[in-house]
Amino acid sequence: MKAIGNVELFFKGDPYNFAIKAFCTRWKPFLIKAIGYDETTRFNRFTKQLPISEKVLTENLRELEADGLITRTVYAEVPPRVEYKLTELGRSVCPILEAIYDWGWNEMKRLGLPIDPLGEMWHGYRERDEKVMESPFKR
Amino acid sequence: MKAIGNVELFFKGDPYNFAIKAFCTRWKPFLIKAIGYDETTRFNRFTKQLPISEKVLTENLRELEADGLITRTVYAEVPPRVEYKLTELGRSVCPILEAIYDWGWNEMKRLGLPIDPLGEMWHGYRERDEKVMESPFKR
DNA sequence: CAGTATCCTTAGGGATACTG
DNA sequence: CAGTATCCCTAAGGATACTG
Repeated sequence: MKAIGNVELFFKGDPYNFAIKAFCTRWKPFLIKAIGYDETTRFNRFTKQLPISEKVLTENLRELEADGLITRTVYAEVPPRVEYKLTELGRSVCPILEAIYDWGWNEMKRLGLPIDPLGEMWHGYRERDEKVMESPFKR
Repeated sequence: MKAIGNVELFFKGDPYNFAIKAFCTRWKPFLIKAIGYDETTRFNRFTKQLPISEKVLTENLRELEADGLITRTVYAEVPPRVEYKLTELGRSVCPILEAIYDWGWNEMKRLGLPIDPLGEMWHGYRERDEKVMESPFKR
């Protein structure tokens, strides 16, 4: 964004955009939810559970880590193992994400829009099918 | 986004992205908050209170209206007068936005980051100064 | 006053190939 | 397995001039 007077400052100093950037983007709610479901998750698990490219996944995980929402633990094994977990701060955004999901779910229902069943399983709106939840997007 | 299998469907049917698109974008929290503060707001008031261009403002207002979060009332006067108000649905997102703002505010405070005082006034974290709140970005 | 109409720039996301 | 490294593309946002 170009600067008009104090515009940059306005956005840099804004808690809305700070928080939205931290966990209200296209992928982050899913990543946080995916970790929550498994308690601890590995890199490839994400790529099986979500239609996300490696590059975008890496970027998002690095940001979540930098913002303190998740931890990344590397185990010195062959083949390598890296595990992702939510931090306390990461868990603190879950109720907000639940509220966002619920709002969207209710509004979509009201409008009669089709809702993805996978997300509903993750959120407890639909009975879980572990086979489907494990790797719906495995390529 | 290109389609990989059922990716498009995944996103179209996702309540997170539905809700985020509806009110968790760069400008919409401000617009919703700006209306809330004034109860009813006019087009030019937004451009004085926020560093937003007319084009982007128009787009955002149209989307908010299409999604049922605000109403747009045209009065047949000269010069023209158009007033924007929150709907019941629009008011229903305010608690979620408050939670998002609060999370961001607390986290920014913890990190020692500077927070824009104007937003703090709007949110009651700082004493109101009507002169500043009226048109901080008037050009 | 309340917008359109243009034109332009950039950041986010995507596909794919490669590596320690 | 868990990522980098490239290259590409489009959609969101921005500046500015104009209008009923």
